Amino acid sequence: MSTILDVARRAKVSIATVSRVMNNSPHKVNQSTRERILEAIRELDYRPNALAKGLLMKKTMTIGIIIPDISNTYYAEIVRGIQDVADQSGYAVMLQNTDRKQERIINYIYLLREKLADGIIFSGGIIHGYETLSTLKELRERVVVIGRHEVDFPAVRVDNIGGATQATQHLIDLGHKRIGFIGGPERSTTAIDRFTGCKSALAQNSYPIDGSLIKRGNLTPQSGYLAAKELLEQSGKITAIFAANDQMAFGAINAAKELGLNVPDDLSVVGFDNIPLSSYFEPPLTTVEIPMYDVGVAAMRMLIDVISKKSIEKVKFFGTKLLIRGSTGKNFKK
Amino acid sequence: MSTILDVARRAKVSIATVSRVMNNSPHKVNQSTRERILEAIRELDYRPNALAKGLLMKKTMTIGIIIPDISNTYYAEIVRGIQDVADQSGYAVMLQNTDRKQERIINYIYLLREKLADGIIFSGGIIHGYETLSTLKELRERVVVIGRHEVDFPAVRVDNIGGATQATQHLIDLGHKRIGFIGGPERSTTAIDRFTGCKSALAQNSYPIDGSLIKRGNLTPQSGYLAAKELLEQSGKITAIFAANDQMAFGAINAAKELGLNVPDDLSVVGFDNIPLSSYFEPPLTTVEIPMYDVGVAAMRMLIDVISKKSIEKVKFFGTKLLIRGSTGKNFKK
DNA sequence: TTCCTGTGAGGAATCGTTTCCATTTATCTG
DNA sequence: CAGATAAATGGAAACGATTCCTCACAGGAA
Repeated sequence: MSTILDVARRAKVSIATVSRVMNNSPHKVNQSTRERILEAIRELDYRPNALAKGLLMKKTMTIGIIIPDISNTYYAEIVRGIQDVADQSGYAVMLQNTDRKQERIINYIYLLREKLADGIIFSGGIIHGYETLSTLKELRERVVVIGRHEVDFPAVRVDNIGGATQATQHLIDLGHKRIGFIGGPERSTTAIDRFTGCKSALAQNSYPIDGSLIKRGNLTPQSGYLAAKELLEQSGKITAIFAANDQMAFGAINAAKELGLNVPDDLSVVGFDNIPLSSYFEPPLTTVEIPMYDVGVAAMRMLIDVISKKSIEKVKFFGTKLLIRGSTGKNFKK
Repeated sequence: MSTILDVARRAKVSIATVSRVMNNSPHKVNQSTRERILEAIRELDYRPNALAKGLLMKKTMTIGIIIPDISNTYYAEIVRGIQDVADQSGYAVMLQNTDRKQERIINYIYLLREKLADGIIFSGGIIHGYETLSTLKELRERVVVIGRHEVDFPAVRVDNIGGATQATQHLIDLGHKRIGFIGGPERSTTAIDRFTGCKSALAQNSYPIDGSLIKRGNLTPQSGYLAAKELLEQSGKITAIFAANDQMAFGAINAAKELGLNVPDDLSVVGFDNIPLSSYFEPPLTTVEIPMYDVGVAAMRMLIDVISKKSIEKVKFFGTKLLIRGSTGKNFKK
């Protein structure tokens, strides 16, 4: 790997002049000198060392995204939105997958704090514990979070509560009396909000909140399958299930089929997220759509503002939309 | 952010001594001095600047993964495998999503070349064009590729040809005479290999290779749907489809349903990859399983060897396994 | 007392950049 | 022709770490 010194020697100038050409600085450089330098750069395939530059400038033009689960397609569109904006603005993007492991979250935050990144977009909803929190606080000037968190940072939020309320109301409107709920991880604020929205709709319609109708999964199809099986096998038949994400909804539908139930005739199922495969399922899944791409775009725009210390809106809020497809239907029982 | 100098001043020692404590070097440091320094480090929440360290040491303990499409769950397990090994070995992982854009691929390779990463795992199968290639060649000492490429680098490969042969043979064994094939992007070596495997099985059984039975998609369900529609609507009915990945297979199944065909009674469909949702589909998808997690583990292990210049095996090969589920059945027609 | 050895600590070079300031040379003005 | 101004370039500091080399000092041996 050649350095700026190699280029300078080959072009018979000082490194200062090479640097001026590289960054086409306002400083004047003689046209012929410039060409000689450009020639040398080309010949050596010179690229400035980002570490040296970053060390001096305290800016790496790199931002980090921390996501909890790379296999959840839910996050894919967020990343796309972020990346498209980042590309336009000259930022490179590092993606860190935590698998929801606290230890990894901390590691990555430190990694990014140690100046490898100018800013961080933190998604996933779980921030807690002393260490994570204090570190992030110090980073106030270069973090944007997606979702609701303990910390009050610039944030992009999604109306999970409203979406869940709508989804539940949809089931109620269809005449379902006993509705099962499959929630997500205990400490995920997203999952908590979806549960809150569900309860809120039930309350508004004077439905009782029955603990036996509430199960928890870890967002995988498998966990949805298991939770639905429990719900469906216990006494007091239910006719509808609202799952906190699409994957679990798919699992739930499978459990129903296995028990000989028809979806939607015997059991209505609603998911959340509208992942790309949702409409390809049998039956196509009724779910709540989130504008994930836009969320990503907004988060990155906000981060750029934060980094450049522009005045910013502290919170950007996105609504959701209920997509009614084939997995829900009227309750004919009783 | 405090620096090593801040720590040195607070502990009233030189930066050299602080550094010795930080890296617990073999050099002797008096116990009381050490404690004074540790105390200062704690109080200031000092963390060494990774850029400065990297600049000097020419090692960042960071590796990059370049993947073509973050929304393809196919890659999720690879990343998991890589990350688990990396974590154990003290490496941090940066994930770069290219969306198959040549420009991004080049950018990321440069980014990583500029020393932000000690090594790169390149997956996705498309490497071509002068610029990409020459850059990578220079990086020979710190790149491992996943899949087959133009360049001869240390590689982890998957038997796509064999898997595709098996899948096609399975359809032939079921008595299908006219088998449609939905391939992937033109320049993806993975997609090419799967096509090769398909053709090979056809040839072995003396089946003609009919251009009208071959369509191409871009790996999304939507593209599989469109391709299948074309296949099914043209004259000369087919009774089976082999799609180059699961997502397209899902799309194909949808197209069949829409045309009033039953899967598997009227049409058998085989996918490739066995993504997590495959078994939850209706009908559960017959597909080819790839040990993606193991591929990731192998790639990272190989990269560590490459970086440390250990002698390494140049290629590690993984087999595939046909999983027969509900989407394929005997051909009863004719 | 003198010399030697070992322990513990500090000084300074180094990595590859950017940029401030100084310097050289040429050109212009009066 | 002297002095001022402008254009083009170079020198050197700085960023924050690691590590080689040097040095001070205490204690033991002769």
